[in-house]
Amino acid sequence: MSKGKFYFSKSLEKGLSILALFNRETPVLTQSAIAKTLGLNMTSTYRYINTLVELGYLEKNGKTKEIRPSLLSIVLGTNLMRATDHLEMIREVVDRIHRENNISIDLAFVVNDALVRIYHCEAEETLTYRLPDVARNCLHNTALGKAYLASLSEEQLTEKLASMPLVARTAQTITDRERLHAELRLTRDRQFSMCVEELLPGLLAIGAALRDSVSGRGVGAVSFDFSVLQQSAPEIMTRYADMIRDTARTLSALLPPEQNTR
Amino acid sequence: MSKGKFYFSKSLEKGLSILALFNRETPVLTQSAIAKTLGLNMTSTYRYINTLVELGYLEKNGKTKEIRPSLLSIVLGTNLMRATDHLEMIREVVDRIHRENNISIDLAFVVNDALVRIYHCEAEETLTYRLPDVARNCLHNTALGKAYLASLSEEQLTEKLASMPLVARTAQTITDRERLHAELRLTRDRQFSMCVEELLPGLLAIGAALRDSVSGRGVGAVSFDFSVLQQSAPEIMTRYADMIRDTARTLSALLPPEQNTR
DNA sequence: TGACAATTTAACTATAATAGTAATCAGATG
DNA sequence: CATCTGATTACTATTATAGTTAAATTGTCA
Repeated sequence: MSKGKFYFSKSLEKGLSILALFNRETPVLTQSAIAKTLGLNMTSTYRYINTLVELGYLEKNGKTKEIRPSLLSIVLGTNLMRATDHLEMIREVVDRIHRENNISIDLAFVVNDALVRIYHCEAEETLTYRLPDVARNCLHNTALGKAYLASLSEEQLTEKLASMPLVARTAQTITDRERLHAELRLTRDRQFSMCVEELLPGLLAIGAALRDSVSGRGVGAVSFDFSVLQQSAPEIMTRYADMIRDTARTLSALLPPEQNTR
Repeated sequence: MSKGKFYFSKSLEKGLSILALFNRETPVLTQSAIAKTLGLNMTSTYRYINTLVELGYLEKNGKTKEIRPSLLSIVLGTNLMRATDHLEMIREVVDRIHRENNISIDLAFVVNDALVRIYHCEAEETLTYRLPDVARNCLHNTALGKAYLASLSEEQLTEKLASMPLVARTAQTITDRERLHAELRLTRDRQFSMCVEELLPGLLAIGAALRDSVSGRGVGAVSFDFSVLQQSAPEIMTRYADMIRDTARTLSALLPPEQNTR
């Protein structure tokens, strides 16, 4: 360092980036896979992995050398999640709705125009799509994203729409800015968003925005997801419009008030 | 470094130790509190906190300077937990039993003779005690610990008992090694443990060991916790003995097979 | 409002930690 | 058994960090 400005530990960054590689889709990794993914050389990778193993966050299979998160990671995980106690309550609310209605539910926040999935539960015995942890370029083609966009002020929305790439994921994806803008106005008025096979063929979703309890600013969204095999879009609207609005309202009240990160 | 042996990053250790400070009881900290707790000087503390803030794991209130885990921490937390998918299933099993019976349940693994709490849910409208995340010297005075001890071989048990400090937490705590050993034999035979106000006055618990699905080795325990105001010890035994044994069996089947950490 | 105390941030180097090369080792594969 | 791939260790030049000192910021109280 020694540069006046940068109080930043690269070692910590790299170590954390290793921990952050693991998730449900990737529960196990090898040292070389980690090195390749993060662009680190083998020695450094070895050092950080070894540190994490020594500390007990990862465990390494003595034979196969496979690396996976261990007990302490789970403890860290639960603690971090519970440190933000609201998540526990969010979970409860979502779980209850999920249980009582057997609906697939997604909950995400928006960070730098990316959808960061916070919680997801799947209905039993149905096909569902799992949004990745962090999804970019999905504000225009998901119920979550559209609900969020519709929560913005007309001014912010216009600006955002102008700069957003409208990636076409399916034939249904709205790629025309004017048409999207019109739909978002409708979304704002009725207070819920719909997504009809715009992200993935066969996937229907209804969503509503989560808002900061103090400022009222949109911070994320919640959605119920269905397969075309289950229900039609009109059915979903009549049946779930009230519920999604209520859910979003309840969850918004549980959110932590926004902090200014300095 | 440069010492042949030590492939270990202290920076990573320190940074993680900061993240690990946060939990439900401590959702917010100040820089000075962190520095004091970890024995770091203010500059280093500042650097690591700043790193974590820059990376998005922590957020700092611009005014009060309070530090708390942020969104990304929650994502990291959920990912780490889900990387070990079994936890999800453990959660579901425990939650179901909790819901259907309104029982307080604790689930812990044993690491270096400490109980590491993995999951806890509380019955509604009852008094309960929350075990700390990592509890030492509690093998002899908790249902969890006694269930675990009873899962050891006679040989291991004898050795362990000899070296274990039998800290007296209440008047009921068993501090006599012979008496404890006898009780553990009983525990092994009936396949569940009891703890009658030995950890805390008024706290009753019934527990059973969790075993590795391959080796059969005891790795932790699950317990149902009650208040003396609710039920008596004999009542608990007759009512919950079968249920705790079943629960332990079900959960054991969900556990990840043990890995040799090299 | 100003002075004091507590906390946070910044500048600055000696020192300790790390990156990266190269060499070695351990298993897997044919 | 030879060959290959991936993991581990040894070894330093380079760089990041610890920790001291000082400055800035904020809150408190008169």
